[in-house]
Amino acid sequence: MSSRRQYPFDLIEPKWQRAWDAEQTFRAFNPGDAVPEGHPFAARYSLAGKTASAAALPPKFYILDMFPYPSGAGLHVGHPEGYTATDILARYRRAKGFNVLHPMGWDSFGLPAEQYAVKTGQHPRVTTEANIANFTRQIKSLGFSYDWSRELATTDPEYFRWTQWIFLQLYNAWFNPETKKAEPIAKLKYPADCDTEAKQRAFRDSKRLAYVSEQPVWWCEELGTVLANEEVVDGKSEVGGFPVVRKPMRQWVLRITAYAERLLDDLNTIEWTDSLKEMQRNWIGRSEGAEVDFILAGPEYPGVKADSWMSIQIWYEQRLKKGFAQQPEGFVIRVFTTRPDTLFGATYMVLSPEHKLVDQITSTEQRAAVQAYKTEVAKKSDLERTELAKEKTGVFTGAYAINPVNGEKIPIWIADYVLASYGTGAIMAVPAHDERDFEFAEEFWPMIKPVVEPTLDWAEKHVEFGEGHVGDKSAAAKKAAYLSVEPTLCMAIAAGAYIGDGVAVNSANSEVSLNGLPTAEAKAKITAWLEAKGLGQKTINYKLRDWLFSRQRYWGEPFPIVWRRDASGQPYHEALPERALPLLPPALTDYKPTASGEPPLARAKDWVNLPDGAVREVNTMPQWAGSCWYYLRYLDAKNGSAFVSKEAESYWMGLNSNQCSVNSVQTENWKLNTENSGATPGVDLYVGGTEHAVLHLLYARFWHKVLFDLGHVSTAEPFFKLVNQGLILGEDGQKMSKSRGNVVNPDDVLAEFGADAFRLYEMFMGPLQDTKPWNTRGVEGVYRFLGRVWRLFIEEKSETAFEQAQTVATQPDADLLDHLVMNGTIADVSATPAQLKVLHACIKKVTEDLDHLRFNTAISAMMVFVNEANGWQTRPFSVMRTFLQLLAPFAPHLTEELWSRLHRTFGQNPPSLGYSPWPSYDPALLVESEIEIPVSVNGKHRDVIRVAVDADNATLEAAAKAAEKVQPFLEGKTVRKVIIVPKKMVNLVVG
RNA sequence: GGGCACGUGGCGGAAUGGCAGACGCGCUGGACUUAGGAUCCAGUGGAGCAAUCCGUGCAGGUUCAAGUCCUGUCGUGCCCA
Repeated sequence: MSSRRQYPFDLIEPKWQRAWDAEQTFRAFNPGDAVPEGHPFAARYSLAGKTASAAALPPKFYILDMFPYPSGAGLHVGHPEGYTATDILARYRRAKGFNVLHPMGWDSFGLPAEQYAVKTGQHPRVTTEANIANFTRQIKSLGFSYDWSRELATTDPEYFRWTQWIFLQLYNAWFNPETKKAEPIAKLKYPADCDTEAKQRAFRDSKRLAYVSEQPVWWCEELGTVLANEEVVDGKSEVGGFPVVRKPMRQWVLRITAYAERLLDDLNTIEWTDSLKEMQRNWIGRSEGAEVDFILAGPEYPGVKADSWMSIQIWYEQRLKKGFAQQPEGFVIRVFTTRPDTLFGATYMVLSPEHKLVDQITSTEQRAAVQAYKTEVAKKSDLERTELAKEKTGVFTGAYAINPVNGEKIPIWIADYVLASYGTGAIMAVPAHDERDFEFAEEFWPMIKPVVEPTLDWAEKHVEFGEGHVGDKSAAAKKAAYLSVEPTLCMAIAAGAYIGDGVAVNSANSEVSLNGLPTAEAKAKITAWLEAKGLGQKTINYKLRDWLFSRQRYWGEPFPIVWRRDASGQPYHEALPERALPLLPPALTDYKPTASGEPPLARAKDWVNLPDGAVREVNTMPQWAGSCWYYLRYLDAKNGSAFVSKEAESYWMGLNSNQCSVNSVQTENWKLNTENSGATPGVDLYVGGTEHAVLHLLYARFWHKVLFDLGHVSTAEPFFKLVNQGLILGEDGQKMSKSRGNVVNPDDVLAEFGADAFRLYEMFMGPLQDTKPWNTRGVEGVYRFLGRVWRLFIEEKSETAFEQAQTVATQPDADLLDHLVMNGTIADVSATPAQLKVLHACIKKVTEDLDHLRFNTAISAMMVFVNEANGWQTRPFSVMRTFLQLLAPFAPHLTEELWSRLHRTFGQNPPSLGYSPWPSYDPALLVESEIEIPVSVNGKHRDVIRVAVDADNATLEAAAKAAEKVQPFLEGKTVRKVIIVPKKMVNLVVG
């Protein structure tokens, strides 16, 4: 120890952590729970020995941390930032009179434990349990007030039993587009032509929220396994650097796209920060546009069956009669476009290389080139394909299609900038008004037809006449030239696409004209025309894809699914009954995938093959599955007969009638919404890192909505308020990482400064949401502050006695603390008005700051109090006691020790610190009789005047004009205007 | 390339449009001390002996008054492409 401890935190902290454990101080009571005699909660709410009904319980407050993945590396200082914030608020809310639910658990499925198993043969459960034990020790050493009786782990069979159960709810439900809700699959109505068992099964399976689909995944031949996106770097496997390719494989997929609209709309009902909502909106990526059908120019393409072909004219006539087809015919290319108004400007089409028509339409001459291109593209990720790729690539298929608005024959290309997974996997290319199309056209098909008038500004910048051009070179002339020249020449003079809105031009056929219409109207008109002709329809498209839900892994929840074959030998899937849950993974000795590329579960032949001939599904669920609903399990963590009881769910998540208190948790970005100030639905506050801003939060919202539709939960949204804590950087201002060697280990900080100082520093660094660098000097600062608090209460001389006793003691023991004596300046006397003012200013500031999550400024307010109290000769018991309550949520151990000693010193039994009502401030005590007001001349600060707080404007004006430092600036000038803001300032305008 | 944040002392950061820099770190001086890397007290944006002047990335604008609001610009971070 380099220097003397500021105070004996090493004895105090374990002492109180043990006391809280023994008393179960922070246990949250469910409706129906018996509240034990002697529990401080029972004392405060007169529930001793009674069974608490929902009505008898105080209003609930559910404050949740994103639970961690218990990695082998242990806690880093980023974890406790959010945990400390929520703990402070949980303790604050308990004092304020709420029944607080504040739980912690483990997101314990995950790759590292499995990779370790592959290497060593060690069962992932063993590794996982050891890591959980370490995380538990570290988290407990920080003194968080979690209700540990609700602890859960996603790897616990009693937990994942319900994860599997929820999967079955998804499996056995479909999304009814009429009601826009999930409904039981049993109630599905079959179309008339579904007249056989097999057809009905196929129909049913095509509607389920959990369905099977061929999806492209990363396949690594060398490793014999499928890799996750993040395991592929630059087209090679992260491990070993082997080549990987995209390969379609059978996968389980969840139909999250059905919920796209509701996931988007309901963002308006929750209080998340705007930036977070924006990220979710971007991810969902709603765009309005149209689907348009283009018929192939003729039947001469190799794969198009001649007998299925009809003449273009007949097709148009049929479409006119029957309307837009559900599925395009085999000789029709359907595109999605957000700019149907530019349809007249389409000069070619592009299919994604994976598009199912590609092979059929490719001409014999182009076949080799198309094949080679497809092979090349299979190696690229979506990101590499669409990333503002420097060079566009593509190949002509040899085929042509007919533009439905003008009958023009346009070539069909394939190019990797068109993704199979977005829209219809095909586009009409309008190089005049789309940047990517323009770049592609420059390279391969230099034909552009402008159909939207650009702005003059754009024309000035982007249109260049050739060297030989004589005459008018104004912007107007450029624009006119751009709009009038031949498509090929146009390419030569335009340096880019005009992507903005404008008035349509060059867009008319014998039946419809868009010319002169602004973009929005042009879109509507052409879409209506296409709909009337049966050639297109208005469509809303989402970037959001269905959720690829299966992994070829061992350490995840097995699917409660088996496969059978029907009479014709066709395989089909079937759900296990609920009583078969939990379905445990088999024991293995080798956790690698099989040689044939099957997931590791396939190795367990006895497990896979059932006596009746059925075969188990061998994929497992992704890590997201367990984290999608853990916040619900906390409500009723030990329930063996349901994932959560209805009563617990509706008390903690629902809108209970007895929840009438104002919910005041807000961040800077949240406006006080008085209409929302009643009960809050769902988790009242959820705190976690931005890394989960999209996927986890979207997936959990999706599951929650399905459970809501099926009547299992009572709110449409799980997390009412959500805050992202900022990143903590290393002392060098860089992201903490092992390789940089700037990682701060909380264990080391705790050993030197104690948990209270650590907690306080994490909050004092800056606003919770900000990214901020760690600074050990800063920890010393708050540590010294806690030392000053200690010395306000403890007689310094007695510390010497305590230290001597400590040195001779063989075993450091909390009893040693009894050598300490209360500071003699503390007396049971009434406080002076000045002391009360200091105290109540502090109460006000701390309370208001906690309501707005401004922890850093709350701490600085307490520092101000301590600096003041340091100068007092006499420190009134009542004032000092109240101060401890303010500090308690931040530094719970130190305050418990001082609270208990303080009360005993004055012959009182200490009441529970955590459950004692939060102090309120008296505004009357804060009123000043005289205040200082700044005086400005012409807006420049010149002096300060001291006036009575209720001084009228005339008095203020006179005092301002008379102020010593103001005088010189008034000399020889006329006061033209006097601006007085009562109690704020006086400004004299002179001239 | 697009979207969203954010630019304040040597550092972390405070400031309902109204005295810029609360609080903390660091630094300077003092007290107590055998000692101080403990503690306590005082000081601390820059320039100047001072009066005073200058100061919130940069350039404009609105206003009696701008760190705060508006426009443009540069820089940083995050997300998306």
